[in-house]
Amino acid sequence: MIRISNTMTRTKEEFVPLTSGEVRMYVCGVTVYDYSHIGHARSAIVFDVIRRYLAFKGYRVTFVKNYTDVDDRIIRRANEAGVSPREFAERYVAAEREDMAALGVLAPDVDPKATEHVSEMLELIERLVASGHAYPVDGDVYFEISRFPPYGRLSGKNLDELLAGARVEVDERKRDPRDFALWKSSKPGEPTWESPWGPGRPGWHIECSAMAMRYLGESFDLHGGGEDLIFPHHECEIAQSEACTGKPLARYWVHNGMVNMGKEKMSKSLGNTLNIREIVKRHDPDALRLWMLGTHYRNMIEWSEERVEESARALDRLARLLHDAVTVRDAGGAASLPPALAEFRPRFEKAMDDDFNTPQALGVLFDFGRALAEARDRQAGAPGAFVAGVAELAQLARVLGLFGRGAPVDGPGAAVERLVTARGEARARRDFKRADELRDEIARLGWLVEDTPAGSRLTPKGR
RNA sequence: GGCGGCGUAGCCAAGUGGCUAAGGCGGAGGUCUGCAAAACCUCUACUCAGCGGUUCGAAUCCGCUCGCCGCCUCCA
Repeated sequence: MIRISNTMTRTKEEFVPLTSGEVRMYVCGVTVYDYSHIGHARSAIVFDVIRRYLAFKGYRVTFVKNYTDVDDRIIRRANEAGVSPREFAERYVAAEREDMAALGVLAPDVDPKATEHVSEMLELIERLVASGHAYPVDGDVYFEISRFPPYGRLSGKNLDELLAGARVEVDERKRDPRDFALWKSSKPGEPTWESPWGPGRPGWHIECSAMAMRYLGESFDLHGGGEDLIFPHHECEIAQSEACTGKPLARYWVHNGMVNMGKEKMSKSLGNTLNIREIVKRHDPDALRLWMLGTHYRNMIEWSEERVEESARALDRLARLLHDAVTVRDAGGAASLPPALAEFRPRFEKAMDDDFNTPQALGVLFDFGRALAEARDRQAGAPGAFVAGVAELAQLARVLGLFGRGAPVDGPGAAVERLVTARGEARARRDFKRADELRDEIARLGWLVEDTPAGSRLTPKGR
């Protein structure tokens, strides 16, 4: 049984999908006006892991993540760059896909763009106007908060306080300062769609309602995003959607914690972001992932190069096991998992079942790794047992998205093998100077030679 | 001001009523080794921000104090 922290109820609840054996999930994606940063990476990795785990547990998962490709900042930056907003947004959609792939994040089943779903949005807005939940003013359309009493439930805000807090740009045309835009009349030079209220473009919140319902239905299982989206974005999404359908939009609202730079939240508006493409130049994406999954997804995490480097060292221990297994397997060993190594999978699942507790799950993986290394070094039992154990470990690690690109399996090649043999001969005649030279040469070819009681071992360097 | 979260070893981080307080990094010692590297073994929090309280029993529940962060405005 999987338990999930639900922002809506502020409790950990048993996960029961609407349709048995099937999970439909929607995650808010990025606004494409710049490169994605580490904060986006965290959200992507968190929901990637949730998705993988649900699939691992046997659910048929449909995963939808949108692109917001129409927005004030896109328009402004596109104008500055002298390209059309459409072309500008397209550029960053492509960049985002590259970044996600580099991080080992699985592509969504559907990744809809707002601009391609304007007709669905207009349909929703028309229904809301017809039902009296929204009202047009001078080509704009606003959602009337007071017509939807549950407004504020997700974020735990009460409406009076929101009123007191509505301090910026009180628009006199709105019936209530808390009302939010569903449709905005467009200014000259902006992307425009025809609507019953004149030419305009959609407000931010409506796109998610439209796309989520289009691909997942009026009610689905899990809605995710960064915790900074709880208010107002998800609150507004709920209001629009549920005012329309009378049904709960999502059963479980899941939010990931922020990535901080120092003590401050990383955010585009604060200008303290670190782009994914810069980071993957310096760090193994798996090390980055391991670092992130070392903190529970709901907690804040503070960016640190040092922590990621530490994670890379930890990752190395596991990676080495995988590599050794390839060597042993090639030496002819394969067997079923010995009972002594069967305890780890249930422990892993127990951790993950409890609100996707990846730090605890990783602890299990490292325990598993230690048990395997011990088995390898003792050379106890059939080598096949070690190989089977590593295969099991790798399978569990892959649920977290680790080692997705596979362990380094390319062989060292004949040239390197010859050097290793030569070095062995040099060592045998105690010509250590020559042996060390050969080791350096092998290192230049990308391989690390290590001498063990069982002979010299090769490991690819700098994975 | 309102709402929410956090404070656990040198650092990172699980654990949220009762076995020895996970795991990672770092550090110390050991085994192995021509050296090195890796690996493995052992050790590294008598204690969970502080103070009270509830309880047979609390890091875990309650209250207060201190410190930090997020949301309330575009934001993953």
